[in-house]
Amino acid sequence: MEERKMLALVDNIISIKPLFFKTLGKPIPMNSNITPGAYYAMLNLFNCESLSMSELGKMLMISKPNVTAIINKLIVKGLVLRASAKPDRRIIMIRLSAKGYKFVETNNKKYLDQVTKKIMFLKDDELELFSVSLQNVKDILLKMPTLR
Amino acid sequence: MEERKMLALVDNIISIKPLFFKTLGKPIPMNSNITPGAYYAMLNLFNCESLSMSELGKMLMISKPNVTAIINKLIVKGLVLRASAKPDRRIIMIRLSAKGYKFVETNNKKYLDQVTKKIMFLKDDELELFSVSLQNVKDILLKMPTLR
DNA sequence: TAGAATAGTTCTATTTTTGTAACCTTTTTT
DNA sequence: AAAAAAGGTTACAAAAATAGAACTATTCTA
Repeated sequence: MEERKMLALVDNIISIKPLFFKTLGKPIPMNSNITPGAYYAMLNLFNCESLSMSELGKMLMISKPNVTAIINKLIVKGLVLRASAKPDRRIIMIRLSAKGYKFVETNNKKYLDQVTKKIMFLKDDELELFSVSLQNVKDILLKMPTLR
Repeated sequence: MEERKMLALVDNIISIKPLFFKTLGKPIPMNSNITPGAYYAMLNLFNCESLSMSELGKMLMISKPNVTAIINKLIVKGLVLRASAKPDRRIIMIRLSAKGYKFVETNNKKYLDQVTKKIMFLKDDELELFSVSLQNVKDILLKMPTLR
């Protein structure tokens, strides 16, 4: 790919995140007493079923002590569970509790309503393009070796 | 758009941000002594030429005192300038200094290299799809009324 | 089995983010 | 001209994110 295109690509990558927030709002309301970091942890658990502390750290790109802190708070709130009992007893697997699942689902629903309102004005073909393009982006990101 | 598709769309929206970070790294290294918030402010200024404090607040979705704090630090570092002298003397326009421009450019270059390495393994048509899809997403987001 | 490596935690400390309330200045409204 | 509104700042306070170092427990390795 030519240089000019690469630059545009990187520019888009960098600007996408704040753009999402600015236009579609944050995926978790600030008043929910769940911190963004904790919510992202929950989202990962929502998609991955269960993850070890280290895996969570890698997913969220934060240090292990940080993961511990986040998970501890979520445990106190009853939103996630420590589920060890693995061949390797050092590893502690974390999974969402029923309450945690419900929380993510409910919040996603709220966010869905919020987003729906905001993108309603788009024509149906724009909406389609948005959906398809986003899926393409996601598919490609999921191929990245960093995700191993 | 049907319900199922909307759900998938929202799910993609929510998961894109952490996915970007996880796969492509953060756009600003943590050791750069520029905080993420400050860097996003600089990025906005890089694209918009000049912005008022309030506009920055809206762009970054943070409160005005927060903007003040961020901009103050950037001014001390000589990366942005206060440029008032507008019809409305209450308004303080912020713009990048030459140093600020250079900083963003240099950092973008670094990030470009980093990203380039990570997406090198993609086939050329995948890369093309990634680029086009991302541009589509951005274009649509830029149409959002929230941006006015 | 001793030593090295790995998974997590605890302790500690710092930086960052964040917003509310009160205030000043300038502009707009009435 | 007085009142209201808007742009910013200051002061204050409190969450949140973050990670290095040291430590425990477990597993792997030689």
